Order: sequence, then C-alpha cells, then structure tokens
Amino acid sequence: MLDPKFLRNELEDTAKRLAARGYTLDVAHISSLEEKRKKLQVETEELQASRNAISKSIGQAKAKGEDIAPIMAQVGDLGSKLDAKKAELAELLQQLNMIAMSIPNLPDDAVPAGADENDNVEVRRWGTPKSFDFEVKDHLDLGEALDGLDFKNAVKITGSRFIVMKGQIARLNRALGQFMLDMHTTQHGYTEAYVPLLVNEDSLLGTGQLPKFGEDLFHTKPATEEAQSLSLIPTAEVPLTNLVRDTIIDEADLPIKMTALTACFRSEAGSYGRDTRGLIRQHQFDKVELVQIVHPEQSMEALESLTQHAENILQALELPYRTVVLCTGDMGFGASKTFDIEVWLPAQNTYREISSCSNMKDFQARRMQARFRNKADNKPALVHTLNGSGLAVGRTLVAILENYQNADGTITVPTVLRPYMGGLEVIG
RNA sequence: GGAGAGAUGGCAGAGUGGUCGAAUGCACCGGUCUUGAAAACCGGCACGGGUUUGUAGCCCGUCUAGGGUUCAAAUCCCUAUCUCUCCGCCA
Repeated sequence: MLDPKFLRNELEDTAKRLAARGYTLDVAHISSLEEKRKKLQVETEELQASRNAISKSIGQAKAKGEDIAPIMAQVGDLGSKLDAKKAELAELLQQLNMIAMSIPNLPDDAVPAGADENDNVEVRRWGTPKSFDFEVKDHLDLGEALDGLDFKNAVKITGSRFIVMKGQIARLNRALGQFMLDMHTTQHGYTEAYVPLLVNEDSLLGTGQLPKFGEDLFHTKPATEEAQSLSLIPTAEVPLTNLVRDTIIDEADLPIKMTALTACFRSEAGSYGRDTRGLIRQHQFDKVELVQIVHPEQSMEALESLTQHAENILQALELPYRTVVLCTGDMGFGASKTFDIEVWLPAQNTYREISSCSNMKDFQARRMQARFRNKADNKPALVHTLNGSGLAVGRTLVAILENYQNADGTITVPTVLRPYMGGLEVIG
C-alpha cells in the first residue's frame, strides 16, 4: 500500500509515477471521494466531541450529587445523528481503503521505463552455454526416458500441471532443495524456517496477493459457513514476510534474513496456453525463498546482495545465466525494483526465469504494520521488505537435466550435489 | 470433541460503568554524579487518524476482533479468533 498521504496531497504526481508502470489512477474519482471524506470526518468528529463533553459533564454532575435531568435533555437526538454520520463515513473509508489496497507500488527512480518484458535491461551474464556435439533433448524427453518424470500418473491422480517424480530424479529434486538451503544458511546468513503452507486472509493482504489476485491462488473450502477459508501459499514469501506483521522490531535486530524450502501452489489462471509441456509452469512446485526485513536506508544494497545470493547457487551448480532488471511495465504488483535471473536452457535455446528478486520497500510493511523502533527519534517507522527465489527448485531441475545431459540420455550430477546424492555421479 | 480460565502499552502487570489513554515495574531516551562505566537519583516515554505551513495546539479513535446495551464501556451482554488448564481422541 502506498502512503495515504500520496493520495491526499500528491495525487497528480503519484498518478504520473504509476502511469510509468502502465497503471491508470482514477484521479477524479479519488479526489472527489477524498473531499467527501474530509468533510464527513470533520463533521463526525465534531459530533463525537460534543457527545463526549456532555457525557463528561453528566459524570461530574453526578459526582457532585447534582440533578442531571437538564443535562440529559441536551443529549436529544445526538446519538442517532452520530450513528448516521459514522455509518456514512465508515462506508466511504472502506471504499477508499479498497482503492488504496489495489494500487501497485511506485517504481524506484532507477528502474528503466518500459512497457513489457522486451524493455527489460540485461545487467550481467555469467557462464558460457555449453556446445553439444549431439542433438539436445528437452527435460521431458530426458526425464521420461529415465523413468523419473511421470506426467501421465500426475494427470490421473490430480490433473494437468502436476508432476510425479521417481527414483534418482525425485532424489535430485530433493538434493537441490537441501543444497540451496544449506548454502543460504551456512554462507549467506539466513535463518531456516519451517512455515505453514496454508495461510489466512490477513497474511495474503499483508504481502499483496489480496485483494486483487485471489484468482491466482488455491483456496480451501471451509467445513462450516463461519469458519475462515485458508489459502495455499503461492510462495514462501507470504508466511516468511508475515512473520513481522503487527510487530515493532528492535533496530538492533535488523536485518532479519529468513529462508524456507516449501511447496508453492499457483492456479495459473489465465496462462492456459503457455508452457503447457513440462515442468516450467506447474500448479505445485518446490522453491527456496529468501526474505529480508531491513532498515529503509539499506534496502537497495540488500536487493543487490539478495540477488547475488540467488546467483551464487547457479554459479555453484555451474549453470549459465543472465540477470535482467525489470522495466517499469513488467514489475509485479508490490515491487519497486526487481531483478530477474534467467538460466540457460539448451533445448529452448534461450534464457528462462528461475528467480525473481524484489525490493518492496515499505509497500508490504505498511499493509502489515511491520515496524522498527528508530534510534534517531525513538519512534516506530516502517521497515523495508525484500524477497527473492533462491531458487525455484523445479526450474533448476529442468536446467540441470538439459545442461548436464549426455549423448546417451544420462545426466551427469553436478559436483556440489553429489554429497546429497550419496556420491552418485551419473543418473542413467 | 467436552469442561473451565484468560487476552490491557516494546515486555510484565493493576484497573468499583463517569477527568482511564489507562497505576506500577522492566526496557528505552535525556540529565545529575563519575576519568569512564555501573549503581543511585531527577525527568521523559503508547499507537493511529483529522485539522493545520506545522515534529506546536486542538480534536477523534484505539485496552484481541466484530456487534449490542448506555447520555457515557477496558469495565456489562452476544459472537468470532487465539492462548492456557483438565478430560477424551490421535501421528
């Protein structure tokens, strides 16, 4: 959520900055609601003030043993007038809040302007794509031939866009998650967390999945009418970031760096034609998530280091990649600046997204009321939050199958993963 | 699943329906003392919002959340959520 002051005092300027990311702010509508709000709120508070004054004088008169009948007469229909104003104001505030919660974050000034992914800017490249002296296969053919990827049974058990993994491929998937977690906890200073995969509505509002993107999630159907519906997490960013919701953190405890390996669930609504084959776009996949809660002055540096942490995994796995900075038009809802890391996939002869690292600044913190006590004035101030994939395990598996394939269809196990595979050097 | 108890400021913890936004302690901030620190002593210290040029003043709201009773609710009533204790069941 943006600072409400932006909508009150800097509406035009805010609209201009949002236009850069392709979002049109309804300035006329908001300013007319704001005007009404201001008037109504003042009126309501004035009524409350006079009611409070009368009630207080009743108390004082009673304490002195005076007759309160004349004061009671003053009360009149104050109560019903007040109730009406209050209801009207509450409805207006609800409307304004809904609008505020649906406005995306402002892009950072350093973010390149652009309309879509074609305007993203490559910032660096690492590694050289290997040249193969045989015809490369894609990860589906490789995985199915090794009896490691079983799409048919996944469809039978659940439906499309789910996977059953077996044997050494299943083990490789597990090894990848373990390896990533170990690297982030032992070398990058993150604390491992085990978190719920089902979260409540407040958490989803906090990180920005709600109110706008409910259709991207899987929701549980509550057993009773009154019970609240829980939703499956689309990323561990949700539970990890919400750890600091409604808390005031000691400044000395910043930065907080958390990581978790979880399954992630996405309904992929509206992407029916895309990446239908293979593991690239699944309803369920494993991901190691990195989250940092930092002092506002440090968030841009933190974004650089968090992105580097994700890149370090690819370097350790010796997978070629490139890093791009997303343009204003391609960024996610809550992000002010995002780096995407794209891994080389030989079968597609292109780089594909494997990690997305974002600085959300105070956008989530304001929704979550996540604050720290500022040493400077001893007052609570909003923290900045960052998150990134470190990495998406399923897509890393794809990258390994394709980049480490041999002419005979076997897969060489990357050196750093061998300890996690019982010393196995080749899957075949 | 059954029975009971509870939820108050950063934390702990008082609070007869009427100057209660809330005692007290800890933590924190400033000061005195000290070569420095500690201790002791003095002072300050909840959060959000409105109005405003204003981090000044004034006003409003907030004692888990949402309803209700009342001129007036932390305090009374209802509902939800969560926590704790006991019983049952269970990986």
